[in-house]
Amino acid sequence: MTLKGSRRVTPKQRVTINAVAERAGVSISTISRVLNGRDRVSPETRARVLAAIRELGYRPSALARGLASKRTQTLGFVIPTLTDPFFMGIVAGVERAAAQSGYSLLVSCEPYAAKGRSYARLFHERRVDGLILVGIRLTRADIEEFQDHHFPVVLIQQTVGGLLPSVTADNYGGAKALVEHLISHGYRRFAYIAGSDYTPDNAERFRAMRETLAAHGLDLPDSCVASGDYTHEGGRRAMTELMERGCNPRAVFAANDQMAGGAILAIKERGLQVPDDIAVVGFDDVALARFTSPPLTTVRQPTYEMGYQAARMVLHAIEFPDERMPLSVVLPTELVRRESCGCKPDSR
Amino acid sequence: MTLKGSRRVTPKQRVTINAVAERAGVSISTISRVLNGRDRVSPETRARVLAAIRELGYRPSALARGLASKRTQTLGFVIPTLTDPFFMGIVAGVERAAAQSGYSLLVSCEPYAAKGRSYARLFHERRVDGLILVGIRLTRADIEEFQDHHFPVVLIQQTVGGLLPSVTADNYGGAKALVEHLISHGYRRFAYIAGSDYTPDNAERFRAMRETLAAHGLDLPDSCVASGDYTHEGGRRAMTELMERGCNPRAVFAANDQMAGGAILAIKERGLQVPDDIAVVGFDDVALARFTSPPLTTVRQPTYEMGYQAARMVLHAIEFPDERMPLSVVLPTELVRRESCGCKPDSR
DNA sequence: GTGAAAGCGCTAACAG
DNA sequence: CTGTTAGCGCTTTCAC
Repeated sequence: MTLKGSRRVTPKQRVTINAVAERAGVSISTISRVLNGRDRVSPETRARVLAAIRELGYRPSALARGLASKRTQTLGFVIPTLTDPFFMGIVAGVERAAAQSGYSLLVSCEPYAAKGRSYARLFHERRVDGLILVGIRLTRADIEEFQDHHFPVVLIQQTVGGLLPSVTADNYGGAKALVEHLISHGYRRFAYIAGSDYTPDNAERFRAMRETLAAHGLDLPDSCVASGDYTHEGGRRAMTELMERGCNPRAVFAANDQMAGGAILAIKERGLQVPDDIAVVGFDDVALARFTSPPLTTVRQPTYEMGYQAARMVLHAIEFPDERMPLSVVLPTELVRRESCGCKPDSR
Repeated sequence: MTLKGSRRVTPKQRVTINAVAERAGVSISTISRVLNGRDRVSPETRARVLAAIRELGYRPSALARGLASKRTQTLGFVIPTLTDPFFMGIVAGVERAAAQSGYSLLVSCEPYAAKGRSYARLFHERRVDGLILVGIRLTRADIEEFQDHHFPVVLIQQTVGGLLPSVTADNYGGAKALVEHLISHGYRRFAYIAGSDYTPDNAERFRAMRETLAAHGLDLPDSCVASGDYTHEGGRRAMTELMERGCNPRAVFAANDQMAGGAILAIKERGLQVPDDIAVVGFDDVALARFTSPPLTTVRQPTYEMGYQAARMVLHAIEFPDERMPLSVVLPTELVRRESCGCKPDSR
């Protein structure tokens, strides 16, 4: 009653459903009904309620709603790092899809190797309605927990033996196309700069490279495989190591663009030319790829789409709990020819 | 009682505080006490409770806690875009600070010009404990609302006349240093490629440029100011426009690195050299800045620190509601000399 | 079509 | 130190 007749838009006292009910002269159930649009309400009552809501500037508490309804309209999103440009697109895609459906996004950062199970917190404590996980190591128990609860989860950039739905890019196909392109340039001696071992995409790319080379009767000696860590500096170190080790490749494939950029630098520091002495290619097609000198030949990953798709999938699973989700979606990758592979500028 | 004696770690039925109380043979208040560590509890009781919690795999519901305690342990974070590398660092810093304090992060994307007031949703409906806003246009009413509620908000990269706390980088100082450096190269004819008008940092950089030039008796004709939109393509178009317009600058300052990259491209397309014919500098020092050819001279912004600091400030304000927050924190920027300004590679 | 009442799972006085 | 009792602000049967 203290609020009756007031028209403040910015009340000091939080406006609750009770205030609205009082103002509209109905019960709180009716307010809830027009809010959720489930049962039907007579047009006049609805109008009165809507008016009261507007006049009081009422905003339902998501907490109370969640507690009562057991649905939080919130998605949980766990990602290894927020500083890598590759992940930016994924985040953007997930955010977009969530926002479009009126869902909020709880973002948590958990490094690859961490066994923090931070997703568990989102799942158990924050009661998110669904989860999007990238770069998380899941135990069998984790997986079973999701399955038992029939809980919507989608993995990005990794799979767990078909036990959980996932969205990945065609790493194998992309790497294969890349290596074949290199081979078509006539190169015969190759080297690979690996990313961290934790990541399944690194493994896929490496496998694609070995197999593609083998299919062409080419070899990849152990001395021509170096370990980076997906950073520019790591790529530079790895390339230097490769050259000091006497690998002497004609073309090197770095598991991502940053490392490829570092490799180019290391090669130039040795007084050699890219691509004339050594060709370099990367993976991901992040922003910097077009700015390296020479511009980097690489494989584009549809990061935004991956995030968007994954989020759409969990959103769909939330809305239709009984439908089975597609178990794995593989998005196409695309070879982006620039000049670091030996292509001419014009040929693009 | 149904749970008594069970030792399941992954219960089908959600484990509530009641189950734990029953199991431990105490009341729920005691559970709450050991959970929150506020009142003291006898060591034995505590041990029993902890054991019960572990055995049942109990996880308190953040929803219920939030509803009862009026604190959600959640920060709201609104940012114009997630696809710009410049913002990546900010996001990472905010996430880190939040996670360190055990806070969850609700992320929302709202483009510069949008009057969506998406922060309002976080504030009113999700009941976040604090807000970090970047690139949001606030009305006077918005500001007063925060002040009336004594609500912790920190702005990043913008200020509202000292009415709300903010964290910004020293855009003016950075731009000034940059322009002075250009002048020290002996350049006399300048051009500016602006970012979007919405952003205050663009304005600051522009003002710094004008004033610094003026202080040196130099002029910046209107014909030598073009509008970009912070994208690579925008910078390229703006630079082309500048040249067609007959501006003929000796050095151009683009409001961010992406545009500078685009400008370099446009200049080369005209058959001119950077920096010999036209020097180009950018702002931000994002990843690609070191990969352009020539490498870009720019101003580093401490994006991660900005995000981290801002989050720390709201966290502090949440914990100590009575202290006054520092009204504005300005973080230093740093001139990064590479080669696009005309410096020699060695001089770094 | 609408209201009453019982929770949702916790915290926070207030008693002992 | 611990238990009892109200709520927190909604949704959801179940009546009417």
